Amino acid sequence: MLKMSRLTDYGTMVLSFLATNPTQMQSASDVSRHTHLALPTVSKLLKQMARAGLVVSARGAKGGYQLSRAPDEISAADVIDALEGPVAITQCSGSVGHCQLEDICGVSSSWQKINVAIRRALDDVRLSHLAADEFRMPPINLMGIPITREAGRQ
Amino acid sequence: MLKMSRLTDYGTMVLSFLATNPTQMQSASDVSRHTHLALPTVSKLLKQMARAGLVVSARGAKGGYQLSRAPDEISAADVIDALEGPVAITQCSGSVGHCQLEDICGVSSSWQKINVAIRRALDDVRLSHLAADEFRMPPINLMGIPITREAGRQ
DNA sequence: TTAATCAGGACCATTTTAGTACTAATTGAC
DNA sequence: GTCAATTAGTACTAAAATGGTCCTGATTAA
Repeated sequence: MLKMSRLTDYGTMVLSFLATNPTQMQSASDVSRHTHLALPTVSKLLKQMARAGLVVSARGAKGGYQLSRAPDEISAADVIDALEGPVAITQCSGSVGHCQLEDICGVSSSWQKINVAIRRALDDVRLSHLAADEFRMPPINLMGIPITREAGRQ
Repeated sequence: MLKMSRLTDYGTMVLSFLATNPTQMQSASDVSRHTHLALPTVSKLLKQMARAGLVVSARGAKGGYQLSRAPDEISAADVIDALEGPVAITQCSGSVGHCQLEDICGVSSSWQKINVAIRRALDDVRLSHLAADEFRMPPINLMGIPITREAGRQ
């Protein structure tokens, strides 16, 4: 499958929402309300993305989160790095220092090329693009079937 | 992480071994012996890849497996497709027909671009390249530490 | 001081993955 | 024709990752 995790997908939704008001702090519950994702989940995601520096946080009453930089300065790769760790198609290429054979292990070369290509693709797509997509979203009801955001991403 | 599964990695090892003698049938136990992967695992992989048409099989005594086509006619994408199902970075883009919103769901466009780029990278790398890498493998002993193939892929 | 809010873990349920085992079918060789 | 080698198919189990929740503590504006 080679797919990213569902949480990463949710992460882009969260960031996309923050991108609609890049200069205003939004609390986790605001984000939850607007994305229709469960609060604990949103909260967890925001915490992780704050640690990774994608969003900045403020504690206390009137606290919240906002993007740490412009939406076109945040790439899909950034989001995946923040939520899943560094992109690495083979197991070894992810854990620097963990594999004793790093330098000489032949596996690297071809997979490494693939890795680089994937990385570039992920770098090229920015939150601004993803957010733009978000807002070509379908109506919430399609042929009488109520569609939640999650359902749309099944 | 965005990594492929360990079995897929093993799959490339198995195919790489078959590529060393593309015209000769090799039994699952031959392959197991040479790759140092457990027989049931190798067996399972070969069955799957036979169903996917990457290798051809022959039953009975003197039976076994061999590549169905030349090593440079088999791409990394083929292997992943065979062992993990079609590459699809988002959950929905994998299951055609499963998501009711396919055509209108905005998510597609940017992720789709990424998907295409990944796909191309995976198509470009052929078994012949991967197999070549395999045989620039390190000596089995590195600084006194016995290294198994699996250890090398940790 | 208090209510709102983030930070950091711990925790559990579910799903996925990896690996094994067993039985049936096929086939070459003696 | 029988037997041993071999793949095919399926079912099953154990382990790991994932998704999601909850709780407790720290911070801050009002």
